[in-house]
Amino acid sequence: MEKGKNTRELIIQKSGELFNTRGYHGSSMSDIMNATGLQKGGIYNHFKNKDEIAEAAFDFHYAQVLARFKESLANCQNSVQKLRAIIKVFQSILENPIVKGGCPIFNTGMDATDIHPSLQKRAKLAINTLVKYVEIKIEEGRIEGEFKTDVNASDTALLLVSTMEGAIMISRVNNSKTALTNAAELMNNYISTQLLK
Amino acid sequence: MEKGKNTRELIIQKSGELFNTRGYHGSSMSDIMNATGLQKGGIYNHFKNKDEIAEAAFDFHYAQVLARFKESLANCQNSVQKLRAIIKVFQSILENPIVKGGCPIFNTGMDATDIHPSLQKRAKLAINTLVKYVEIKIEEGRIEGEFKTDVNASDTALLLVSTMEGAIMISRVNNSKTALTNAAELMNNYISTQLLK
DNA sequence: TATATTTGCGACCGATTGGTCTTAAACTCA
DNA sequence: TGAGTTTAAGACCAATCGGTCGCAAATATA
Repeated sequence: MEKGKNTRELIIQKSGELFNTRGYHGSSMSDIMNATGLQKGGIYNHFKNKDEIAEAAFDFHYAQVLARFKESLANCQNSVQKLRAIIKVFQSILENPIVKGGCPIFNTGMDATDIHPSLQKRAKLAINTLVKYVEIKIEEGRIEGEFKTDVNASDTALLLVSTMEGAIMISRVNNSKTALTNAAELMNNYISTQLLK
Repeated sequence: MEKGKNTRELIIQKSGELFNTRGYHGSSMSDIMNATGLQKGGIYNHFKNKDEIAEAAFDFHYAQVLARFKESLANCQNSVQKLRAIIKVFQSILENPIVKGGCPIFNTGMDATDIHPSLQKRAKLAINTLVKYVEIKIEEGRIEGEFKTDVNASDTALLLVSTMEGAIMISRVNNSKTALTNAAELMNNYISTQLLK
């Protein structure tokens, strides 16, 4: 009962790395076999097919992304600190990866759209949850008088997430963090000049 | 000599649609056969392998993206107009697609990274060209006294491209233009309040 | 330690993958 | 219109795809 759980987690982690870097169709079962050191039977003993593996891997890494946001915001005293912490988490996705290959939420969104409905559905939900999460932090700061009263929380959340995720993409393709670093600095500046009273 | 050129273009266009929506590994030769109505021989008469098709398709649609930017900026009188036109082009990528599935440059970047070196190289070059293109327009406006003197052209260009491409991604996964529309409005606002004197 | 259960191996399967090659049809040009 | 060339068809190929299953080894329970 215990060993099985461990192998299941191994499969989820290793395959998650593959899916995040190479995409669903770019990751074959034999790739997963190599990455885990298991044979077919060992893998299919835990999952009924490849789709189930991909879904479990997404769920697992999505939870970790959310957890990192929550952890990072736990010690913040106010909304400015929270927003700056959010930006730092986006940066950490490349600097201290949860899983190789960038943000698993957005990667899955791009990869699964038009080829894998159930994964796309999950990614869509995850993206909107993330934007909403940021939106709430901004709205809190506004209501509590920390941010300007005319700040539009939902628009600003979208701006922040779009920009940071766009920058993660550019950084990944360029294999260089500068785009992401610049975007983080810009968004921090935006907070200072546009949001704060 | 003429017929061959036409079929070649047909293959490029139809396969480009597939690659842009389903990715490189998600698009099989039989998919391309179906999309074009051709058999194997008809396709391999024009390309030596699948990679060559994907490369030609990327080059073709990348050129079209660049062309759309140049066309749209041709009638602009000043730098503000040019930047607003650039934003409109990003919007048009979903509203009046060059090719189904969003921006072929960024899609290829995401799709090809870690699985297809030659495509990744092309996408990387294209992204940086695009950012540089925007940067030059901003720098022009700054030098000619239209924008504030302390505007950082390269940072701002990156912000604009990251944000718009991030928003395109979100809009595509959500199958709704609102993210993109909001991002466009925000960036237009940014121009008014942050860039203009 | 004996028994029951879980776990994982690996041979095997049909379908599909990207790609080749021969041949006939379609087109070009004189 | 006839000769020469380009174009496309489609049978064929080895390799790989995702997936199944019987069986032995490892593990958990008593």
